[in-house]
Amino acid sequence: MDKRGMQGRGRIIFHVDMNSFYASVEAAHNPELRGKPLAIAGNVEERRGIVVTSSYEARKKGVKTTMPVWQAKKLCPELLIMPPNFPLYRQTSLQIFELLESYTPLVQPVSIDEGYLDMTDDCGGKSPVVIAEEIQKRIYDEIGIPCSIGIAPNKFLAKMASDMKKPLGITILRKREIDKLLWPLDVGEMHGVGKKTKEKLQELKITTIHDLAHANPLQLEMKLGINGKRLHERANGHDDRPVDPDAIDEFKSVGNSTTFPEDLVDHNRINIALTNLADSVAKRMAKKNVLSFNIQLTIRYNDRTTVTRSRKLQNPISQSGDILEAAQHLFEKNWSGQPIRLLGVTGQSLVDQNEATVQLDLFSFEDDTKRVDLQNTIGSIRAKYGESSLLKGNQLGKDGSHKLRDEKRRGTSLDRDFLWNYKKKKE
DNA sequence: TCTGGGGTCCTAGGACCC
DNA sequence: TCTGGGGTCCTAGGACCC
Repeated sequence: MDKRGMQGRGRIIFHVDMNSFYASVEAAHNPELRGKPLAIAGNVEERRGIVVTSSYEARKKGVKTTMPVWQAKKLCPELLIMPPNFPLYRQTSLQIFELLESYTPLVQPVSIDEGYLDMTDDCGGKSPVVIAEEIQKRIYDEIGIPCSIGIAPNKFLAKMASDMKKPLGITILRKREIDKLLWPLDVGEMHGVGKKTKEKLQELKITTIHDLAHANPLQLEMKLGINGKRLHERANGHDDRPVDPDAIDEFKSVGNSTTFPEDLVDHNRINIALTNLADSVAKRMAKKNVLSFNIQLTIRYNDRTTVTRSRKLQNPISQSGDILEAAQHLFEKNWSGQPIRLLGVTGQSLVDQNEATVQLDLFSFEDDTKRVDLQNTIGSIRAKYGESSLLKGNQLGKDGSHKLRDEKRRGTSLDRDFLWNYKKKKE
């Protein structure tokens, strides 16, 4: 049975994408900004600011995202520039997703200003376009934000579709229409194809999505690894990824970084910066109820070369003092002495606070005893906290719970070895 | 006189294990 | 007394996205 058969029928996926979101939010709250060239930019006064978002009026003048502010001003002298107001954007975003969730529980936010909806079972007899029109109108009327919506049988096509008409567009992209609507586009327009991938594809004489769809998948895989295979599938309109409402909660790292107004060499100021970064990472980790088994330090030098150094920890941490200590240690060990443009601190290998508690218990157990039977330990923990708490054991450091991991491993690898030796003997 | 800050996923080599 | 090969973990870096 093929995938169509298993699914019964095609899915109906919406991709909802706010148009120049930050600028639109500002304009929604301040009528004087409407119709004017507006850019939202960070570090405006500090000369290292770049444009994060701009209104369509600004875009007409050539102002683009990631452009340095001074350059944008040169292109558009009357440009209004505002610093970002993230709390307001977050609040507006919440309102929008709440509205979307009134249409289906299957809403997957992918960022502050875009998300997927699986409307397959939630159209209630109405045509998807009519529902999309209603959603678009309501987000505009009730919240003041323009959006574009793509309607397609999967996420990739929906994403590409929402990009086709902006602002306030609605685009349906059916599989049978991809030759007309999708394939003529430059391959660089594809979600997942950036500068480097475009260059590599060029070497294979692939310039349009049509070329990509008809290229040899093996050749693509040789050039681009697993991504080559995936891009080929997507170009042909295949994408099985489900809309997952929980994906947004499953973050894997929490980090903060700062680019300094001027490069740092002074140890004192560096330490202040590291302290601030550790503090904000700690605060955000606390909010999310996670601890980190791995702290990463990022140093960007004045020539923009960037170095990352990380360290696996034996115990998960969340206190800002602990994070700072780890970051400082990495810094002292790895700083070349060159002037520093940016510093970043990130907590990785995150675990839920509850699971981490189990691991700590396990530690103290292992620390003071060789007499405790490991199997009993495992058994009691399994009974108390469930299987998942054990699986997390493999995130621990050198001692203690590594035994757990090895125990679990041995179960399967011994079997494998046995079979291998057995086969060998027979030969 | 350039290029922010928040992330995710993938790759690749060495260590280690069985 | 030689062996193959698979697997995970750890670390660093790269590509990409919004």
